[in-house]
Amino acid sequence: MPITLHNTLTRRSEVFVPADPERVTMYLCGPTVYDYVHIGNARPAVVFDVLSRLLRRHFPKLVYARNITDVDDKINAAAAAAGVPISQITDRFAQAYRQDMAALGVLPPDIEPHVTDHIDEIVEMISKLIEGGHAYEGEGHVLFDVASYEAYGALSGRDPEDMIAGARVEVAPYKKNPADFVLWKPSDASLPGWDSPWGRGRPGWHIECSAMSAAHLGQTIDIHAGGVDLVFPHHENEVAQSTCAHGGRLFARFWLHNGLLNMEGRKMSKSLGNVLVLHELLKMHPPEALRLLLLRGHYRQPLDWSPATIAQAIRTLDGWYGVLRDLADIDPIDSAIPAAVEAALCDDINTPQALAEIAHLADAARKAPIGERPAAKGALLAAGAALGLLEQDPEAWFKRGISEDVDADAVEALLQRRREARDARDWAGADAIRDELSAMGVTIEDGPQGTRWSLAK
RNA sequence: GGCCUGGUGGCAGAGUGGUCAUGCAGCGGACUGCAAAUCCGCGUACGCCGGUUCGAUUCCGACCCAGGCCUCCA
Repeated sequence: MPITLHNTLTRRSEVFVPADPERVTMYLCGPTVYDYVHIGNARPAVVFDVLSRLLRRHFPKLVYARNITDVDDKINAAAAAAGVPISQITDRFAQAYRQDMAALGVLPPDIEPHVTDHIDEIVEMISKLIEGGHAYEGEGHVLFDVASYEAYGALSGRDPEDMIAGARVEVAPYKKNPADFVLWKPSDASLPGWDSPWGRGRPGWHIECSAMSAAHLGQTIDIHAGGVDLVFPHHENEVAQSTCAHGGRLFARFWLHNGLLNMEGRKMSKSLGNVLVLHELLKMHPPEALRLLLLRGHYRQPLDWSPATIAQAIRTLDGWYGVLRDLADIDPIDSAIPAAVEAALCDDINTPQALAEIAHLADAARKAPIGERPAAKGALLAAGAALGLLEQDPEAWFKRGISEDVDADAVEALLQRRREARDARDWAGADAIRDELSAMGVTIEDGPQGTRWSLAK
């Protein structure tokens, strides 16, 4: 089944055929580690995690890189404010990012390059750009000469003339052209810096992705992904730098951009001050529900966050894990990803469609005659795995938070007392105990095998 | 001002030129001591106005509205 992906470069959906099926390359712009990330920042990581799982099924030789940007003026500001070296800030938040992503079920990328490990490659790329007449030095800065690259603006669909006319670009005396952007900038003694042909300094914002991508994946990569707000200027500038540094060779064959997470109709962003910090959300909600929430919309569409959406995601998982709990004694047959789910994912990562198929599979598994249950359970689990869902023990799902909020022994003791009351046909007494459990957040179900319980959230 | 998305039932959110998205919530019934879970049944949704068409939510045009980028941003 062919994979179709919407390519920002052509603004069309195209069948994805890698340049070399023996080495398929994908790069995702990762976080700048100066603080905890917000839930919106998790969207690309989760969405492109699903894509990486899909690609790996088709092309086992996938190389997936997601960088850590650990050189940045916001990091410098955070370090200065805390009075610590930048590495203390970057180590702390890079570690937090990895943990938070793992909690969301995001598999680690094959490569996680750090900017500080690639200063040599950055300096080398900048040198090449200067040699090729695409960059120039001014007052300790090195700038990319936008006028030297004819196709500038092709990715984001804008005309350089218009942008200059818009005059919302930073004008600086050392710039030949207001649209020129910084490749290297000088550092004074108080700032982190590295020696270079242009003096002690640090890289500008865009060059690091170009240098790390080339270093690990090669000059032309199959897929470059990130949030739609990076199309301009970040990705446009990456295209310009990389293309010019590599003698005009195509930088990325497919550009994929995810839509933004909205809070009350506005994008979630630190500058708007409307962010929900992922690290905090993970303490308040089941991580798997957060993952499901992020996959419930198509990745290119904006996605609305509201308190109701998280509750809906939890209820949906309650239903699916409920099926798996009822089938706990069934040994599932290992199954390929069901065709309808695979087809949905191959159609430009249509996760809402895939989730609709999972709902059908859950229904089918619940209703399956005894002989078909191992296959039905296997299909449901395989479908879930394609999206990184339904991978925990159903009992763990229903009894999450057990140690912090509720004592399991206390619940069992109450259930025993209720059993005795029911045996004595003392319905009022039994119901009083159920109310007590309910007040603890415990929901009970009487069934043929006895009473089972879960933590309702 | 320029470029670009999008407006679908109570909420979230796919999709399609002419039968069904899906989930959550809600309503009725079965089951249950009562519940819960489960099962059965229930919704004339596609911003507005024109056009094309036998037929448009789906294609075309205008309009209204919302959002994104043009500056740090996933």
